[in-house]
Amino acid sequence: MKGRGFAFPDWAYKPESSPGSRQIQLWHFILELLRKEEYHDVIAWQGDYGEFVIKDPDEVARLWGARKCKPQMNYDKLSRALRYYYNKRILHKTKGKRFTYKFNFNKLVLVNYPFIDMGSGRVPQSAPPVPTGGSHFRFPPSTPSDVLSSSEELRSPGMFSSVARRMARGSVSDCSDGTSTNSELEEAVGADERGAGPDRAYRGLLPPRLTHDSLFRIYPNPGLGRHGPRHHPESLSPFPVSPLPGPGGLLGPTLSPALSMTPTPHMPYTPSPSMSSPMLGSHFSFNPEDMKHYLQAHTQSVYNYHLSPRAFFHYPNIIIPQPHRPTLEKPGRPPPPRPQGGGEDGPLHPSPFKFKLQPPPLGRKQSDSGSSLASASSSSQSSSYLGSRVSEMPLKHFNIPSNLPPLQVEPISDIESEEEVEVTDISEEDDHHQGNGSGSSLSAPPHGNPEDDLDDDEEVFKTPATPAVGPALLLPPVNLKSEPGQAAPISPGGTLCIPLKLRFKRRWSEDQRMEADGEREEAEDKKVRAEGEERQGRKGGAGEVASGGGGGAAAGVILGLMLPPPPTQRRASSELQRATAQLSLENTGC
DNA sequence: GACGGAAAGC
DNA sequence: GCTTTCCGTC
Repeated sequence: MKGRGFAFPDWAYKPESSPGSRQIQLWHFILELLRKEEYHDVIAWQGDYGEFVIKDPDEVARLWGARKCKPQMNYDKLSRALRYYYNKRILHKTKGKRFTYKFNFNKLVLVNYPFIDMGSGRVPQSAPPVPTGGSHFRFPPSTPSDVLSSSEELRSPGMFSSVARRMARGSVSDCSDGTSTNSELEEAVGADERGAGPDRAYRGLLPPRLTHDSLFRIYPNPGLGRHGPRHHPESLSPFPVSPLPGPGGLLGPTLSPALSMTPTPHMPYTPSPSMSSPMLGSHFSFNPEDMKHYLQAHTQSVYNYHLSPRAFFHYPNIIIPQPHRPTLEKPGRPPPPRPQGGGEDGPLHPSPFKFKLQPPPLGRKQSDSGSSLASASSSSQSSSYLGSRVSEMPLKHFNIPSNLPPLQVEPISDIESEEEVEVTDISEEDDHHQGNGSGSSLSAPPHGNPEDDLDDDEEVFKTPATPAVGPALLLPPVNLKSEPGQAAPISPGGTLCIPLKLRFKRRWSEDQRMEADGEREEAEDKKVRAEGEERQGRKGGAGEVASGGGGGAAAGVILGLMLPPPPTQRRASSELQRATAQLSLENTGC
């Protein structure tokens, strides 16, 4: 079983992660071509946000065929393969434009680049966004040796030699060993990064660590670094940083088009550590302050973009606020244990969070027969997928520095898991959402490209509805023990004295009790608060800061970071603490 | 050209 | 599982 994955869906890892296989996937190949200047007469970004046009279908097909050692390849076949991506939400067709497709980067972006303000408008395709201001979130400096990798050299347009070009063009083809005709990127990964081990695949996909060079690429500054001037905004994709994991990017240091947008005002754009953490292992650590910034923004993204709180799997010590779920919104509710990716691959490295792709869009036939079924099955599919993995997360493998302030994951109930709006749930269904008025008041402004089918832009970049309630993100001063789901993997000695099932059962019973208590307390709280607000109201004060209602949810989240938890949550926290302490005792006793 | 079903290959 | 190949349909 695949026990790893963070943020990116499976397919994002495939090209090099398939053990023993160096097969490249077509979408990846397309990206490869797209990011090479040499092929801009063959295939190039066009329009905006991941849209590209195949200028020379035959040539692209030929290249693809060469790469796959399929000399019979033609555009018809290639396009068939591309069409299979529709269902996977990797690609979709730009309607009305011949040979024009569009990558669905939005899902990747939302999870990995939570700082992006999806509603801030468009950025010219060829203009890699330069993050405004400095990064509050810095990756630790890397060793100088990491700064210049062979892959970097090879990826460089300027360094793309004629030989490489010939290879890439297919004039040099070696299909005998399965290597690609233009596999310079793969080869550039370097043998040392293909070492054995459970994380091998990631090593092939991700840079050993974010380097200065990486940073310079992310924040282009011609005056900095050896490679700054090498960047050709016109020749590179609209992505300054790859939304996809790559050794410096298999796809190069490119950013999703959706990322080419203004960072949120309160959170300067920074690359998500999630991208690099899987392979960073013990080499990677966060500055606590930076981590906090990151978590804040990540949390915000959950609200802003309806991200699944599971996107926080990597950061188990943070409380994820529970948006507008009144009946379940009980502080201290334990989530089921989260899959951490260790899985059978071994827990040597923190594993990336994996989320499932959206369900395939309805085909022509399906859409004829109605969409309700599809969306129903989609949610259950997603939730069951995640739910089944929930108990596999060894939290101890998180690489959270010990000096971080103790945070805690806000529990998510099983029920909630079932109902969860998945990370990837931003697509066709959104049309309905918009229709039924649940769309957000924060939704992105319409994008300017008149040729774009509206569906696309709306589908990809629309800001999901803002939760009605934005409870504070808590940074409790106490390091609460994890709830069963989480406690299990980190129980003392790492052994589970109580079968997981039983633990859940117990936990459930406790939860029921706590919930009942909590409801009583909440009622009391409300009463008290009502009285308080009444008093405030009489004084003319505005005391709604942390309640985060309506469109202010995101702000509420951020504010919540700096505010103490509301009384109910504090109380629930202590309840939780007691309960978990008890549970802990139960576990240690056997 | 675009779509997608079906079957087969790897 | 991801194409590749073929093909009928729009």
